[in-house]
Amino acid sequence: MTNFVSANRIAEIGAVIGDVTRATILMTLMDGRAFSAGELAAESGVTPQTASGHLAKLTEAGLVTVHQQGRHRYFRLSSGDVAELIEGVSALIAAGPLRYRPTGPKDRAMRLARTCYDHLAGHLAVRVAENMEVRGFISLSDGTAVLSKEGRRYVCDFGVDLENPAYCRRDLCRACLDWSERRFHLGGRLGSGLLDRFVALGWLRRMPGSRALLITRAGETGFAREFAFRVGDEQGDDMGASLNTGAGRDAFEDAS
Amino acid sequence: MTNFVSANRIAEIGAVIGDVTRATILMTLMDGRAFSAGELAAESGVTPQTASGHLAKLTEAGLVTVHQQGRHRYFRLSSGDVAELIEGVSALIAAGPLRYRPTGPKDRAMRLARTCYDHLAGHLAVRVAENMEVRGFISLSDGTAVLSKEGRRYVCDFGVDLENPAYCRRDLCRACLDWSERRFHLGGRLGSGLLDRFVALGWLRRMPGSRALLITRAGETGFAREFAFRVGDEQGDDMGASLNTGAGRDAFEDAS
DNA sequence: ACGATGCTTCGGTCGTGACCGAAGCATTTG
DNA sequence: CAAATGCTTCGGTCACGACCGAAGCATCGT
Repeated sequence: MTNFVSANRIAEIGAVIGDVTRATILMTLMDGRAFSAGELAAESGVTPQTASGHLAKLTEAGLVTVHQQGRHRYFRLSSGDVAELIEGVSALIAAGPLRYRPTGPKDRAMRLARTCYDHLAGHLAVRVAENMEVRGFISLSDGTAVLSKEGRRYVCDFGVDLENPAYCRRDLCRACLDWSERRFHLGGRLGSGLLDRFVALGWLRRMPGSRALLITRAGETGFAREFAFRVGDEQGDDMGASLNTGAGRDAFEDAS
Repeated sequence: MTNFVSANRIAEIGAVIGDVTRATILMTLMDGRAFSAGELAAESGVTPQTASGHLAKLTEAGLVTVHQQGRHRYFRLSSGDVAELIEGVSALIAAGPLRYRPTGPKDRAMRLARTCYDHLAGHLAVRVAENMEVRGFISLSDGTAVLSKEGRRYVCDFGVDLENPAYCRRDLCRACLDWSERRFHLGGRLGSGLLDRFVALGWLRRMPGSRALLITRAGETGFAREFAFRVGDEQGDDMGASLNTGAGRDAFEDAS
């Protein structure tokens, strides 16, 4: 009725997400890369016409933006906000009222390390952020992370180019809540640059058809040396999961 | 395909939100109170049968929980996560790609102070949290806010009962991103208790049919004295809005 | 210029789901 | 025990939207 953002608009966004094909497209785009219409059609198992219609709706709703290149049209999520929204829905499902919570090997991989839009997420991301905070490189306060002078130098030495024009106009360093961990990790220009660097160093490898990231042998030693992170040292993993369960079921014993 | 939380589940949640009547119901429940099925039917302008069907779907999806009392059935959001999700959708719309962004008087009231599930949100909430952090009562770090010893004493003296069993099993103090401000404010047991206390003191009054909160005369002096907050002192309000615009439109000039 | 490729628009089919009237169960009240 | 109230289930109508085949438009390659 007299609501700020009208229920109509909320429902519009919901309806756009609420189709399996469109949701599949969004999930595919969740790793931040751009895909052509044809690729997205194949990936979601529909004909090009159908995908085209869906992509038009996604674009119309502002969830996705187009980038024409020759006779191809590349689609990507239009902002990190969209990715965060989808992760928010995932959080509801993962923390959700029981019902099947996935725990297979692929799911463990996702919890361990995955892309979130253009940066790193999951257990590894949280640990890296923690380590950088302990060393005084960043400080997470009041929602926006701040990169210290020493942090800037460290990151530069590490090989991240913070001045890359492709990242311009982005917040340098953005704290981003991780649904599988409920802790903060790094987004923004810094998070994006770090992910690129990790991939360039061969520490992480993208898994085809998934947002999960593989930690290579080089990565194992690299993360251990630079960020004191050892694979298998995942006491935080299960803890995070059970913590979710607790937080999802809030208290509803009223004094009624 | 090989995604963690399957696109099917994402779409399920989306479809549940993606109906105007259900979205209206959710918006009504956004202030954290429970409403009977009949009330929700009237509020959303459908017959009781129809509303009943919608409420069954919302419950089935885990967004809403029921609380039977005599021949009435009261519905409420099943967790703060759900409220945060809806606020996330609002954030997309408010920061969105242009299209009509509301700026009327009611909207200003919403930006200034509103309920978010069971706690306070908006400009006022952010300012209160900031003030409490400056005074060393809380520290927002790494996503979870921590209440200091002095903070606990202060809050108790202020009249908030943190031991109230109705709040048990909730995180004491939860940092919660505000979509209209993009800063953190207080949720959890503390945020909930503070809101109750503000209302009890007559500083805030719920507006019928809206999530907006009215700051009373008593509130004006009270917030000024206790939290150094003056109404009209809203340089952060417009700033927050324009900041949203900037953050929503991220950089997509690729080196392509 | 010609055909091939990538994507979109058009037209028509089909399934899903929102809605209400009527009837059915509970619970409370007289 | 009846009548009233609050909500749900059932049955049937209707509209919206997802899907594909066919055709239409661009762009690229030769």
